[in-house]
Parts: sequence; structure tokens; C-alpha cells
Amino acid sequence: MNLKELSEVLGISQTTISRALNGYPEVSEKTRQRVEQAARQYNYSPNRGASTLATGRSMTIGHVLSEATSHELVNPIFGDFIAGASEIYKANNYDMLFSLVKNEEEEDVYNSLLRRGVVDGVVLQAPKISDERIQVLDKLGIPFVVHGRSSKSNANYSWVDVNNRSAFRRATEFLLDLGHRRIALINGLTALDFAQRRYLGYCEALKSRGVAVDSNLVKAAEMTEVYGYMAAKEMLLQKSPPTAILSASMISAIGVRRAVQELGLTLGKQVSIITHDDELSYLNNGEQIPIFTATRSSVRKAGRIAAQMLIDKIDNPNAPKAEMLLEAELVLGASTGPAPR
Amino acid sequence: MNLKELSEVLGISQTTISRALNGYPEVSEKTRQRVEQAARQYNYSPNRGASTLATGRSMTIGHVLSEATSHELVNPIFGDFIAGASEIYKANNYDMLFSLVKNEEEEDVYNSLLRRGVVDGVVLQAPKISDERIQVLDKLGIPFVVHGRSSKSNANYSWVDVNNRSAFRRATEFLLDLGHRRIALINGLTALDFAQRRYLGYCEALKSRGVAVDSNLVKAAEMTEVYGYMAAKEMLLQKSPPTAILSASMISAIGVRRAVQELGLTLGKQVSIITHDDELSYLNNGEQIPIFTATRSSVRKAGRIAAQMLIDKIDNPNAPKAEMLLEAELVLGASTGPAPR
DNA sequence: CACTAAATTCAAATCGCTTTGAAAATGGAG
DNA sequence: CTCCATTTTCAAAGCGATTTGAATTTAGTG
Repeated sequence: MNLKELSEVLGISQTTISRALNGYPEVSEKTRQRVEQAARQYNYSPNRGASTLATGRSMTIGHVLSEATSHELVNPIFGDFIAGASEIYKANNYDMLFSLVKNEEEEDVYNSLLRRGVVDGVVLQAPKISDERIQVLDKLGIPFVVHGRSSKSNANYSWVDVNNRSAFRRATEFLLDLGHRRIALINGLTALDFAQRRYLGYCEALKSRGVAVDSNLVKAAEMTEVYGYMAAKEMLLQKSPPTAILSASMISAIGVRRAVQELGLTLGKQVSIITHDDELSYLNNGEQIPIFTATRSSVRKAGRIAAQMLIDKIDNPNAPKAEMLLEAELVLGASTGPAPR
Repeated sequence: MNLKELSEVLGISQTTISRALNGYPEVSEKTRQRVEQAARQYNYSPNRGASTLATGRSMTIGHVLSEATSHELVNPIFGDFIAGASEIYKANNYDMLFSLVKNEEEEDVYNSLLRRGVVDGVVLQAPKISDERIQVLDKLGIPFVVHGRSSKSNANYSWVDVNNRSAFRRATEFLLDLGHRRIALINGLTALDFAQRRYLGYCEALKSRGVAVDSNLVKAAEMTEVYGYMAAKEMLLQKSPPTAILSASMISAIGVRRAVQELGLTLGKQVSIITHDDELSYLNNGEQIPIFTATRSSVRKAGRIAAQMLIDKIDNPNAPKAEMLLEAELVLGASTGPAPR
């Protein structure tokens, strides 16, 4: 059933029906009732392509994943982020669209996504320290919001981010307070902005206590379980191993734990661990007592905030850029203890 | 730049341009070159809404998540599945669209998604033993493919699935061969079809050896880490605890391991574990030697297959239903050993 | 060179909606 | 009962592509 047919059935013009359904005031309450009832009865709902064409709005938000970050799709953190975002999209009648993109195509894709009227706005994830995508989006004038920031980008953009630097500074300080001096950092990919900030926070804390940063104690890669395991194992087998380890995600922390246990060491005794905890639905940090001492910040919540920011921006393109810095909690769990003497 | 403008710039009719770009034969190679060059130069690409309207094809595949399964979004297994699917979508110029849906709306949504021309087909995930969605989709005549099956549905539909029953039968038999008699099953949600099949395979193996199924050794819930931990801990603290545990996913297996270790037991000695391993990118089952003995089947591959099936179906609606049953490998890892005497 | 067949190109209709500007209906005042 | 101001409804013009059927070119043949 399309608009024309419905209009014939009802004996009411297409104009009036469209108005009735879209809540315009210039239609009497009586006919609105009638139209709505009939729309339900005949199972009518407007064709998306047609209304996109007519209004220029697609009611769709794009999440573009470049090849370089396409593994993001399989990162459980990503799942929770978009779960949060989609709650908001749903409440506002937006759909969520994913595009995978080859790196070279990146600009083209944003370009064409908007030009082709496929999406009304875009969420950018996993920004690099210097991320050309931000420039591109800015230049194109597409409404967009970044999850995270891009330190070396001087474009003016809206973002939501966790205060990664202060979180990792505090975590490091906490370990220093416990007497640890050899503290390792098992970080995310160095190109990614959040990893850089965590590294900075870590360095700041060490330096403020006069502890030198030892490059043998710093690793960076995609935050898988196996990576956490390998990195921890390697470092723990060094001549002077760390007594504490900072991990960038629950998943690699699980790998770190595996390494620690395999070596016959005990968490919170010979080795302490603090991990960042994104509050992943399937990988909760224990129940009452957290498994790991952790810097905690809900990535799902970040998804909700980003989505709302973007919708606001679409509705009101001239509003000033929005910024939201979320502070992570430092929660005490069972994985930390005083440095072994 | 739209078609009309491009046509004016080139002094060629819109028809010819459209044909040139869409690879129709009735246009000379010379003009095709010219058109393609100009399209690139002026950064033209066709408006999606307009072509959807004209062709009736949206070049978009929908993944609908009902509220009941909306946690699927945060399930890491889901991430790998759609990563596989999206590889295929990309290669075929499809986009991927997600809709979250309230349960009551489910039928409406499928209905309207297709009717409104938003998507050309739908992938159904996490089907229940008896899943009305399949009936609905079938009735509506939307091209769709199911990841998994729905035992009690008599509709005729295309699907990709792992042979869960034989996988869990084999795993159970393997444990029986090792002398285990008290074998626990930490399963996924009972309403889900795959969990049911795994349970059946487990029961079959036990019965064929004359071992009774003990309901104290069977649990079912969403496959989180905490669930694996809680379930394992509770069972291991029973008066007559299991000596082996089957886990439905890597994630809950990690929880099981945590429980085992917390109780001072050793994996592969006092307690053996076999888990199903979906080959998740971020949660690989170790490197050379698998952490866990496992029934292994790549969910990413399943995603690729499902996507290809659906595209074939869209291209050729009258083709017979496709079915693909993937056999899981049983890979030997470090988590199993002979039953303690 | 004229004539027909094949290869190219084009003008116009169509997809289904929104929205503008005009027309019709309603109601209140004089 | 008119007349004018409001309400309410409508016909028609887009939106930007694809595609049909006709018109124009080009090529081949006698």
C-alpha cells in the first residue's frame, strides 16, 4: 500500500494524509484520526527512498570503518559502544548503517555517503593521534561526532572521550603508592589517540616520583587476549621483571592473568594488575568484588552520549561544538597489593 | 553534482550517462570513457534515495535485533559474525543496516523495513527453538537467511549453522573416553536453538554410554564471563562435583577457568574443560597449543557464508533454499586430561 | 550514392513521497 | 444573508535517479 492507494481508499488527498501522519497542524483532529486509523489498518508506512528524496533526510546515521580500523568491528568494546548509540538512535527513529571502506577510498566514502543522501551524519571511532578523517569530514561539512579525540588535529569537532590521561596517571600513582617501581604498560596501538594519552598519564606519574620510564616495560598492540598474554609473559621473564602491570583493556588483562598464573605467580602478590574496564556486557569485571583493580568508564554510556550529540548536531547544525570528557573511576579489586620486597 | 548537472556539463543526455555508469552495452566505449572520467572529476555519484526509488533496490542488508536478543549486539560473537558478513557486503556494494526493535513491533518492523524499501533482505540471528520471526519473514516474502536454525519451525528457509549436536556429542564422548563420568554442561540460553542442539548432543553421548543426565550438572544462561564463573563455582562446590565441564563459549570458559583456579584446582588435572570456540578475533584460543580443548568453528566464516547466501537469494529469488551445515573441529588443548581417580 | 540494418543517443514517463501555493469549506461579525 | 478571515483540503511541482520507446547516427550492401 502506498500513499496514492491510501489516498484513493480514503478519498482524501495525498497532501492531507502526509500532513496528518507527519503531525502538521493544518489538518483537523477528526481527519487525522481517520487517517491514522486507516494507515494502521492497511499497513501503510511511507517509502524510505521516496521521503529521503523529498526531504533530503535519510534518518540514518553512518558508522564508517576504514580497513585500518575494520578490526574495530570485532573488538568487543565496539559492540558495547554501538549498543549504547543504537538505544538513542532507536528512540529518535534513526537507523544505523555500517560501511567498510578501503583506506584509499576513505575521503570518497564520506563524500559519497553524504552526497548520495545515505546518511545524515557520521560517528567516527578509534581516531588516530593524527587523523585525516576529521579534516575530511570537517571540510565536507557533514555532521559528525568523534568517539575519542585526535591530539594533532586542529580541526574544531565535537567529541566524547574518557579522560585517559588522568585515569592512567592515577592508576600509576596508586601502584607507586603501593611501593611498585617497575611498572609495565601493556597499551593499545600506538597510532591510536587514546593509547597515546594513557601513555602520557603513565609517564607523568612515574616522572613526578622520579621513576624513569623503561622502554622494556612498555608494549603496544591491538588489545587481544593473546597479546596480553604474550606481552606479560615476555616482560615477566626479563632479568628484572615488573612487579605491576597496567593493561589497556579487560581482554588483554585476561591474557595477562593467564601469563601470571602460568608462571606460578599470584595476582596481587608477586604481580599486581590494573586494567582499564569499559564495563563490557559480556566481560564484566567480576561481581561484588572486582577481579581487577581498574580504571572504569562505561563505553556504552559513551555510545549514548555520542549518538545524542550527533542527533542534536543534525537538528541544529549551527550549534557550537560539543565536548564531553568522562572521568574514569578507580575501583579497587583483588589484583593489586603492595610491591613484593 | 547531480545527474542533471552532469548531463548539462557534458552535453550528453541523462539516459546515456546513467547507462554508461551502470555498464549497459548500448553505449559506445568512447562516451563511456568520457562519462566516467567526468563523473570522477566532478565527484558525481548517484543519489541513493533516487535510485532506490527508481530501481526498487536499496542495496542495503538489514540485521534486525529484537529487544529479546538486543544484547546480541554486545556479544563478541556477534561482532565476528558481522565482520564476516560485511566483507561480502562490501565486495558486492551492499551496506549493512541495524535496527533495534521492541518485541511487539517485530512483525511490523520487518514489514515496514521491506515495504519502505529500506533493505533488500534480512539476516536473522540467534534464532530461538521456536521462532515466530521466521514465519513472519517467510509470510512477507522478504529474502532472508538465518544464522542457525529453528527446530520447531516448519517454514522452509535458508540457513547456515554449525553442527552443534555432533560437536557436543563428540566433545562429550571424548571426555567419557578419558574416564570422566560427571560431566557438566554450561550452556547458552535454553530458548536459543543452538543451546538446545548442544544439549541434545551432550545427552546422546552420555546415554550411549549408560551415564544418566544429572540436572545438577546442567546450567543455561547468557554466555558471559561472570556466568561461566558462577556456574562453575557452584557446581564444583557441590557434594559430588563434576570432573569435566563443557562450556558454550570462550568467554564463559574464561569464567570457568577463573573459578577452577580460585578453588585451587588445576585445569586438565582435577577438572577438564572443553569449550566451543568461535575463533573470535580478540579472544583467540591461545597460539600454538590451544588453551582449551575445543569444538572449533569460525563464526566469521559463517558470517561470510550467510551474507553470500542472502545476496544470491536477492539476485535470484526463485532459487531453492540454501542450507549449509558446518562441521566443527575438535582440537586438543591443554585443558583436558584423564579423569582423576 | 541510395537504402536498410545495427548501433547510439535522447526525451519523457515513472518511482512515492513532501511541500508550495491556490481553492474550498467553515465560522463569526456586521 | 453577505462578507471576510480562518481552517481545512487539494492539485501540481519538485526531489534525482532508471528505463521505455522513439529518434538519430553510423555502417554495410548492392
